[in-house]
Amino acid sequence: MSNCDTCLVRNRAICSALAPEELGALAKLGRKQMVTRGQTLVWEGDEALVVANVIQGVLKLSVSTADGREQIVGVVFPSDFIGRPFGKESPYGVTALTDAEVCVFTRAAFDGFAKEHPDLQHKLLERTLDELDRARQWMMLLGRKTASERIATLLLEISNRLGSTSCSAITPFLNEFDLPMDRQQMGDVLGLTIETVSRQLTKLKEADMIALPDRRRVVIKDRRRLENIALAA
Amino acid sequence: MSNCDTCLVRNRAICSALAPEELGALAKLGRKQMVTRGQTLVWEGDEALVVANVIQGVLKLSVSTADGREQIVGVVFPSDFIGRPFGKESPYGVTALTDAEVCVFTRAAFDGFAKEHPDLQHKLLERTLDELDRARQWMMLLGRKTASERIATLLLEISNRLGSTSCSAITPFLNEFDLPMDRQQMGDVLGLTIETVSRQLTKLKEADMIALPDRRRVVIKDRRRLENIALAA
DNA sequence: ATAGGCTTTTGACTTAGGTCAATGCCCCGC
DNA sequence: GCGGGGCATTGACCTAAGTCAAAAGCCTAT
Repeated sequence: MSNCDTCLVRNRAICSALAPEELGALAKLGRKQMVTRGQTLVWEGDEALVVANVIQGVLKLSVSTADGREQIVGVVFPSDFIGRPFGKESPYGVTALTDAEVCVFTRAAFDGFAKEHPDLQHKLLERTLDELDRARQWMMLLGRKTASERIATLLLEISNRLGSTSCSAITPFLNEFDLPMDRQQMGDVLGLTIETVSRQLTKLKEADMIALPDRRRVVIKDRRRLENIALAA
Repeated sequence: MSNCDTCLVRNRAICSALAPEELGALAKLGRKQMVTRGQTLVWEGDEALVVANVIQGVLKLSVSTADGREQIVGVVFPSDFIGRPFGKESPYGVTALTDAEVCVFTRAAFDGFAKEHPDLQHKLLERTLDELDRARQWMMLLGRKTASERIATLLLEISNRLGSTSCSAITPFLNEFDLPMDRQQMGDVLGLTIETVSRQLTKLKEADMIALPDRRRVVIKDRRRLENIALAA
């Protein structure tokens, strides 16, 4: 891999915990890899042999039942960490929602390196705690929110995550963006069917809170009102 | 606090990462505290001033909407860790489901101690990763499982968690136990109403998979069949 | 033992969201 | 421009779970 100096997520990924010379050592263990949309990096239930940092693109973490129902249990953006360090099979699959670039490490190599670098582990702990908080917020959504509340929440969440990712903007969110997923995948994140997703989007559009210039694009026209719905107040 | 030697969870809590003299230092920072059923230890949205280990009893982590809907986003058992170290307000409240005993630290003191003890942080990281996996499994339940699948999953989960907690048994689960929560709280964990919980329990009873000798007690009579339902196969 | 206040169960009815089936739309190659 | 394959939307209908209300168990205090 080597060239962390030009890495797009150099300052935001967990690597930012490391001093230059440590970074060099870590870099020797990893390699950059392209992943195309739909490609699966880790299968649900497989022993988790790799961990990775996301450099570009968006990936999903998903769980399926034996009879084929799917739930997306996490969506990872650039600078996020992927994988299950320290043993265990991966309880979820990791699949690219868009073409993506990741910085991959074998788990064995990463675990060993992490054990010697408390700062890295600390960073990883903070990230994992944040991820846990996010997962719990999502549990509230899945357990108690209505379809329209769920859709509003998702649109705002994506707007925020893409916003803090994009280097350009000063704003911490984007009012116009491309969805990194299709309707089916939105349903899989929200615990809804594709039809319900579509109907709710139409309703938000008719209420003039959003515009949908094409399949993927979303324009948030009235953030205030959308937030009000999302908060389930 | 001082007496870790006689602590019921000495070998399972994160403290087990520490050597005796380090444990002594940590002990000076903490104190044992009794919590009675229904008592709230941390309020949702408050700055999280304390963290704790659970010694005895069961507590819930819960999130509420402005209009009063509640979702329980975690249930903690003896030896589990409570709280949000390293900054941030607590995104959920912590309330005792049963009378409980916890070993409390101020966050400031704990954070400081943890920074100097990588082994402790490592243990905490492993635990947080496990907790995250559990949360994600629960997201699948909330997003995609039917009412009966949810109930079956909850009963088995409690059976397992109580089993690995009880020092007595060789088995990793219990076939007979007292629920650490009432029907409303079961609903709040499962994203269901109290009436649906009650009806589904009656159905499992009528199908002879469980018996319900009294409000709190559950006897698992046919684990195999219950597991089959829980897996959503 | 008895009354009163709980929680839980059961029943009757409603509804949000799911299912199934058309239809529309967009993009791409020809 | 034309046709075909995917997505996405819309419509009509169905059902699992929610709501509202009543009855049944239970504990506790008297």
